Amino acid sequence: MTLPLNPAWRDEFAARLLAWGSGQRGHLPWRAAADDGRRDPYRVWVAEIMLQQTGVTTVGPYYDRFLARFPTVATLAAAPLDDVLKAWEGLGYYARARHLHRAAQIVVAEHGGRVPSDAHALARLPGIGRYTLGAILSIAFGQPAPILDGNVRRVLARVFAITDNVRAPATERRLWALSEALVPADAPGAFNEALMDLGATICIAARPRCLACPVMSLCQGRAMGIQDALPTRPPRRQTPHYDVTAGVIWRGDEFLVAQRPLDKMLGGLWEFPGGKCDPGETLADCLRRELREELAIEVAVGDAVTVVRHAYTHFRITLHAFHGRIVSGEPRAVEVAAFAWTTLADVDRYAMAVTDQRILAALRRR
DNA sequence: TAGTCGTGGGC
DNA sequence: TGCCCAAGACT
Repeated sequence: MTLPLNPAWRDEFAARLLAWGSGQRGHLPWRAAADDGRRDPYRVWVAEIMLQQTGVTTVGPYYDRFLARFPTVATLAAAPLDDVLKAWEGLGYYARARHLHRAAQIVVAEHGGRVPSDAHALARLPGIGRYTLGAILSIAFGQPAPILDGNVRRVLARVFAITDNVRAPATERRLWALSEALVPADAPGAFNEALMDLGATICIAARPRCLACPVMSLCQGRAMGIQDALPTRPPRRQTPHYDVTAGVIWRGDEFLVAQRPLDKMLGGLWEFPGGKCDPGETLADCLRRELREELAIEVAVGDAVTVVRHAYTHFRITLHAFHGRIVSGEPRAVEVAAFAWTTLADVDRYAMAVTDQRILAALRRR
């Protein structure tokens, strides 16, 4: 692919962006340099995984806690997955935590516990795709590798006035090629971070702050007055809604929690057992059926605990939680990874998703 | 390759 | 409120 990027323009773009970027966001915890002025590749790696599809303000406290709990690749690799998921609890996209954990074990086994600086070795690690590869190579190792994330995609679509659907494969290839052509050999990490910072603070999705932009005069989208309409995305299809039940199944002061299968949504997290209702099914019938299927127990459904509404990426749920008790059978892990009896005082040891945290909060209010 | 995978904030 | 969006990867 030929690029309409002449060297003088490219150098001007990089110079302005770097000059702007040097004053930006030095306070972010994952940007702290060690005594030798370099960035710990492990810390860069963890930050980049956490930042996938997740905002800077959300990641901040998680990052600090995670690094305090798992300060090195070796400590992460040696930890039980349950501990890693507990540290990730509430952050979402839990496959990231499972992959990061597995990747840390690979780094220990195959690379002596040191994050490899080789692109091929890095790219083989679970959870490291093309973006994260470029981010680690450029930010942690100073290699001129390109990145393309939501910020860069938006900035480049505007700077080059790309009106095609940015998610189309051909457009993606063009954007990657532009990112690769732009990244300067002498400061790839600072440049890539500045590009993302620009997208996060100036070239934002709604009503970009062009007057504060260091590359405004280089921006074709701005010159054409179409910056607000870019990038072009395909329409999102509407998300279905489901009614879901969950049971707080009591045995004295204890209640049941079940661990979700590792290969499914929220895999490895613990929950109040239950599941999606069939069309026309009553909530009580739904809960009894789900507990029969998942744990091989017959339960009596009692009072409601709370109702939780929640929107996932591809569907919405109304979660109806009920008190209950076993009327026959002993729990067996049939369609769940595991189960346990716990108490309100002890349940915090288990990593649970936000909806189940809401149920817990309702239980504690009573 | 198109669908799947969380959650919180902004508007 | 409901939708959009976010430092994507995996299958």
